[in-house]
Amino acid sequence: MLDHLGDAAGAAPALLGCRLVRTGDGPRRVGVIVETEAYPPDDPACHAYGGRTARNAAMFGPAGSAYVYRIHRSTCLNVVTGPAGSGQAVLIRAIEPLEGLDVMRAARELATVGNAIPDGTALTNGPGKLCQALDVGLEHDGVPLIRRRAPRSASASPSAGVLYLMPALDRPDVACSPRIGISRARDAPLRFFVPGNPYVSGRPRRAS
DNA sequence: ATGTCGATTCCCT
DNA sequence: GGGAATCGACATA
Repeated sequence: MLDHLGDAAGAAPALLGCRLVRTGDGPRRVGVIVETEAYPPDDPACHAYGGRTARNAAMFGPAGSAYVYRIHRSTCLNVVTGPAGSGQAVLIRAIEPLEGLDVMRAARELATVGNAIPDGTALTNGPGKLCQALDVGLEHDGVPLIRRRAPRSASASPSAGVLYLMPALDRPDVACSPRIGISRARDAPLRFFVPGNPYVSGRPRRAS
């Protein structure tokens, strides 16, 4: 549920099944969250670990706001959790697309010039991929993702899409594993996913 | 001014 | 399962 954003480790599994919506510019794009990772404040792998900087400032905002950052050529979307100032968030790692598949595909193709046309689960089965599919960018850093009502059309710019979260319709099964791609705190079981869902991204390293 | 380092993705073996 | 691509943020001088 969206009212359980009190801490990253609790919010990460609770966000599974919630829907991520982009609207306001063209056809609605909707996906169900099927994979997340928690980054608690005391975690060495958390971007907020070591203090506030220009890049991670949004992570110290109120729970329910977005923290967006770039890595290499990719953009990643997080949901801020906990008391404002605590510096914690949940990374959205994968969604299963529900609406606006054609627009998502077009956005992916546009963003990956010269690469293969994204088909099947490659459309949204990774944190950078889903941001491409929904056109999530740095302009969303710090914006509120939780809204009482459907967002009004008038945000800052009429042509800019609005990004927000909707509660889960049904509670999905939840599985847990170590997180992917990090070098510190590699064993912490803070990755959550819907077991068997084809849009869940690559498995974490096997246990040695 | 310069060096390091990724919460990634894609391509290859 | 490994490595390159590639670039901005950050730390150090």
